[in-house]
Amino acid sequence: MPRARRQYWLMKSEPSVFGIDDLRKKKTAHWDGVRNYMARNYMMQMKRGDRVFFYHSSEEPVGIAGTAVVAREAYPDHTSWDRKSKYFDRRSTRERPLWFMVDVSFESKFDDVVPLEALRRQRALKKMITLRQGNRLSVTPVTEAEWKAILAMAKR
DNA sequence: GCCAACGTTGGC
DNA sequence: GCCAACGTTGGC
Repeated sequence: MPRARRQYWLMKSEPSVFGIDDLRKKKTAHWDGVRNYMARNYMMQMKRGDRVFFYHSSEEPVGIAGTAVVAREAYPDHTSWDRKSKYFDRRSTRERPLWFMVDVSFESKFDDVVPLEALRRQRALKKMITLRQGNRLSVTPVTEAEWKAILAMAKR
């Protein structure tokens, strides 16, 4: 079956917890701890080979730090049934998992983080989901046009 | 550290 | 099924 058209995404993480440098070191990592239904549903749409912007939240400089590639499509997030994990959720079981994660592989780190404020100034990104007021979703789709516009802003 | 904006929970 | 209260996210 022919591959669906490539999709693009943005995933947020606090760099002090897990940042682009951590991903570069590990090469591939599972993206655990997503506990929001909309974000989960987006992850479940991800296909191997989809491209991902790695966004650093909460700490300066806030913005897009690099890119990653989806390496493994959605599978159960085991932290949801680990009682010791802060992501434990007793509604999720091995038989009926509630939460899912994907694996992503490091692709690139930008020379400088493309800052949020620069993203906001870009006309081409006016409609970008993650820039909408009050948006807190940690996983959002990105259009091809947005993907290209941001890559053009990044020094690599 | 503050707080606006949001998603979720739970009482009714 | 409504909606107030609560907890969390994340920019500042």
